[in-house]
Amino acid sequence: MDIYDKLMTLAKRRGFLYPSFEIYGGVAGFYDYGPLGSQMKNNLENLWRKYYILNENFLEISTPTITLYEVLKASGHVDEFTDLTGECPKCHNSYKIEDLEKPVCPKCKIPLENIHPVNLMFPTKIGVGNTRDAFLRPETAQGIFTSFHLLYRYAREHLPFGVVQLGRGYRNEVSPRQGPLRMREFSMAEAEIFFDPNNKTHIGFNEIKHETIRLNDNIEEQVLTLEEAVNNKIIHSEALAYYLYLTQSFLLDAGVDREKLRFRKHASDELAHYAQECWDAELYSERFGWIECVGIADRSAYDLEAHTNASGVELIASRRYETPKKVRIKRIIPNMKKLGPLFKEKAGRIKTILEELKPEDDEINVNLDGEEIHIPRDCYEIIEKEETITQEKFIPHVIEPSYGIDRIFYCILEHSFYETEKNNEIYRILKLKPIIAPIKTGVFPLVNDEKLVSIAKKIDKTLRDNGIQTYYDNSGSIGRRYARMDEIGTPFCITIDYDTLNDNSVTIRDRDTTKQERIPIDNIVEYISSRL
RNA sequence: GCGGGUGUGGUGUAGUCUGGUAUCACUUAAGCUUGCCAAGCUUACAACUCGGGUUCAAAUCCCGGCGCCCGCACCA
Repeated sequence: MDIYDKLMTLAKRRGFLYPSFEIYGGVAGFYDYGPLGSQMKNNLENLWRKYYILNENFLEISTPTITLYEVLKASGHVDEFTDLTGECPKCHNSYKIEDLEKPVCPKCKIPLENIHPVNLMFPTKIGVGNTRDAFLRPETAQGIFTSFHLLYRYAREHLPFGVVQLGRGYRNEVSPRQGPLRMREFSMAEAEIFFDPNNKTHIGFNEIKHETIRLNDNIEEQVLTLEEAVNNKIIHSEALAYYLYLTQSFLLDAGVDREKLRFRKHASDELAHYAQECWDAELYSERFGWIECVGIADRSAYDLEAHTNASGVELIASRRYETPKKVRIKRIIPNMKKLGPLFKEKAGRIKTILEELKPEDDEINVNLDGEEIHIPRDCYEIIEKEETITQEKFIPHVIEPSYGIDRIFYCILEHSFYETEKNNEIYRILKLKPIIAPIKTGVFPLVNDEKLVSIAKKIDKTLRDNGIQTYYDNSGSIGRRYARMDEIGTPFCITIDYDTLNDNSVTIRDRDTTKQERIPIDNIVEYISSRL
């Protein structure tokens, strides 16, 4: 049994992860979060919120998982996530049709069979009868982009600002074989930070520029300060470097092993269709090697531009000039009194075209539905005037840290898993960080004596009243109860013994050292709270 | 998706070759006990991946589905 098997066994036994729909045979790529798993996932997501919403002051939104066809068509997912695949009947290899000149097996020279598109999105329909096509979203980001204009206004038209979303994404994986590392329905936490493309510096960079980070640019792996990485153009902007560091801080805080964390740069041929530069935070797993858990991409203006073009709504920002510019401009002013009667129903469209034309020639011809239409001179005026321009419009660039919550969840479990031996028996401990641990403290009466039990229950209640998740247990030997808590990563255990009756104190046991400390009952809440 | 391997209580297993409804341990639960690291005793719960076939009889043999593991492909 390798660590993956041991961990997944523990996860099932103790209520972290269950295979979904197991009574019907199960289906690959889906997992249930059990009682402890759900709590731990909440803790992980809330820690993420602390980083991005509290510390960075970003805006959280929540958008539908069902996403209109048009959105994903514009974003490129409909086309880019679809591969036409064919299979050779002789050698049984599969090929992407678009990689070949003809649909013929390059080895056996015979035509491919079973040619079908492989689309990684789950299609669905909205409504009954007059339906609209839709997909389950492959990422949460598009929901942020499609409301950019409203969010930009909410942010009072200042850049940079960030918007985050935590939620489910869906990808119909061809072969989801890596357990919770490749799920068909998965949780992600994404931040989209909108920048002026002329200014990808970061206000917080100065404070963190001497911190180090482990970088692998596919040529070499080195530990650099962020300043060095930016100056040597290994990372191309301060902003991107900042979010690499933020990601590192978050992951380490969540309990990732520093030795099992690195950042790897995507080679140009592995960049996603929307990405300009991308770094993955990779976490090491014993069985699967380096796992991509966070993607930090410079998506440039790709998405906002695509949605602006497809929807006709300008998803843009303005850059105010320090000193307004005065420019002389010529402009065409259509004369609707003439245009209207002359062109009837076409007049409206002609007006729009005229207003966008640059008045250069005296002769104006307009192309409407392939028809060349001459516009008489008396249908418009050309005026020239001086205008004060205070701002210019541009499409913001997007930097996107995108976290695979389930993958991080699994890697934290793996990095926290320790197996030792105690009295010739295998002893397992999950050394979860207190902030991540689903249960913060066990509460035990040393023996099943009503005098101790009643005090224990009172302490248990007090802790819960103060927002500390407890686990009351009076069954089995004290050692067994400690072992149960160790296996699910509970950092503290409180034991009420006969001395408690005399001096109102209890022992608090530390999971990792097994050391005990005696403290007054009145100090318990403070003791635990200060360590979370 | 292709090929190979594999599937027994919550977990790990014996039994499969050579057909006769299932072994052991841990866990869990109830109780007795227990004065700090999975102690002990009693009792209890609990399984043959699913469907079809062969047979008097299938965990066992055959076929298919599903899951898992490995390789190829796919994905990033």
